[in-house]
Amino acid sequence: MEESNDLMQQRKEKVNEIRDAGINPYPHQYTPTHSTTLIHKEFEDADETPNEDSKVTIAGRIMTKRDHGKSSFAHLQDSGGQIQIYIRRGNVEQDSYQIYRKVDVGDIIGVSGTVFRTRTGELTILADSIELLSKSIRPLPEKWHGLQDKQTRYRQRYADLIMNPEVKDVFIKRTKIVQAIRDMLNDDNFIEVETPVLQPIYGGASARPFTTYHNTLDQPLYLRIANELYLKRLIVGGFDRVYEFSRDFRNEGMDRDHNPEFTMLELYQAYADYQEIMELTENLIAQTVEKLHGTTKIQYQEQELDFTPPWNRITMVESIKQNSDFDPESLSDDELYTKVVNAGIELAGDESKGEIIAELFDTFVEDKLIQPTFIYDYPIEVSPFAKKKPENPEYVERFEFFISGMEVGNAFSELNDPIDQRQRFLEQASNLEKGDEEAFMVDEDYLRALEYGMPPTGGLGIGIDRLTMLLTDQYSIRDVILFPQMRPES
RNA sequence: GAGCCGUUAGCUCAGCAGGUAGAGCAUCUGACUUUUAAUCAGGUGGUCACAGGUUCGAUUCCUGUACGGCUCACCA
Repeated sequence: MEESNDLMQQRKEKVNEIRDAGINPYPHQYTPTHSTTLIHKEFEDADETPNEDSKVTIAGRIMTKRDHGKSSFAHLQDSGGQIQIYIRRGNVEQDSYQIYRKVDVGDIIGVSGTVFRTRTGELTILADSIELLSKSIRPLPEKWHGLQDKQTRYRQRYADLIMNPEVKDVFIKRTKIVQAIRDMLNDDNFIEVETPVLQPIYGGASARPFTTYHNTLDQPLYLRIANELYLKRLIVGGFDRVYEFSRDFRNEGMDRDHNPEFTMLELYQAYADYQEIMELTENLIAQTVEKLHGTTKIQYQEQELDFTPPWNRITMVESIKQNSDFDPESLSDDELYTKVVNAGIELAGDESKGEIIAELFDTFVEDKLIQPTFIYDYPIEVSPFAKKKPENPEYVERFEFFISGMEVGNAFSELNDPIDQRQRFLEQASNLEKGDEEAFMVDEDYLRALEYGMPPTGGLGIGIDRLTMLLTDQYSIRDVILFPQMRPES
């Protein structure tokens, strides 16, 4: 139902009055010569005397209004900032003066005039003509406290962006982060590709998918949980370096660092192993931080993070030994299981040794990894697409990196042995049958691709939302996603 | 999924040990031709989230529901 109140009613009546006066409250076009940013730059040295050389035309939203009888001041906001305008009866065209008397805070107007500096030193446009460009009928939040309510800010991001310039700044930085990464990869001969979002078989990660249905094909489809297997098909096809900024979907809980849809950069480089990918990762991210901040040391919440390469590197097992009194490798499977249960960690009972090791890592290590750290060499059971370590087949060549206690990326030397990969798929399929909702199905077409032969390849995934949180000092993933997932308003 | 907290005017917030509400800003009327949280005078504006219960009487106490926040769990 349409929401209304007295304030909106008043404004709707004003729209009618404006129309009755022969003015279109929603005209089609306007041509500004300047933005607020350009004016501040170009007229930095302006003095208190307006002159004809400083004529500008600008468009924006009225954010404040201070009327003084026959003169008035207002602030106009455009995408780059604000500038004050000064309307003075006797100085502005008669029609424009009448229009100005009808406009409200929130309206979008065009102003032509000359730039000068008021005696309090503020750069200001002395208006000589004004046009109404769009009449606002819904009042903006208050000028002083602005819009605070988080629910409203997330649901009505447009209002949040109008009222809170620092929010806009976060999203501009997000774009710059993506652009910096894209530029570096392009310069490094990576090719950006697009792969299916709707997939007949989901895979490439452990997660519950969203399911949908294609009517004409008469078949279920899944929204991708990862694009990994498609990018590796392209490596088979002869693209030696590919990447994609992939919107992925996982049907799981939401919290400070999980949103049901999120953005992951995945890249694959033929002939590289995970050691080379580690170097690529720390350089890619350190350079992104440098481009954004001019330094590789930044503040995140209460912590100073140092992205300067090389980052800490430690194996998963060693990190557990350092942070707990567990030494998984010195114990038999049964001894380890008993010790873990005695330590009060809940297990279902059917975990493999590798799964227990991953559990120990989560419990004792993950949230202690504040500075950028590579954790490498993972148990094979939790890594179905990574290549075994030559000297120890219980572990694979895989790393993840953690910053501020958060997992930000995942990488491995990609498994390219089709026989081994089939075996790993079969284990997943069997876990799926046992009720593991995050296991996945055998992807025969992917196996067929591997059977043609995939070069040795290193692959990497980076959580772009989480990286953005770190580089923009935001506590919640909802503050780096323009429209975070919310329950419907009642 | 669990615990705690929140929801009062367009916005930001008070308040009520139970007697159907108040401020600032915004808005409306008037005054004011360099203000910047402009100022001054006067006015309008509320299903106190929703539904039950207790009570002579509930915005206030109790229960439930919805939505949100934080923490934990789940989740790579």
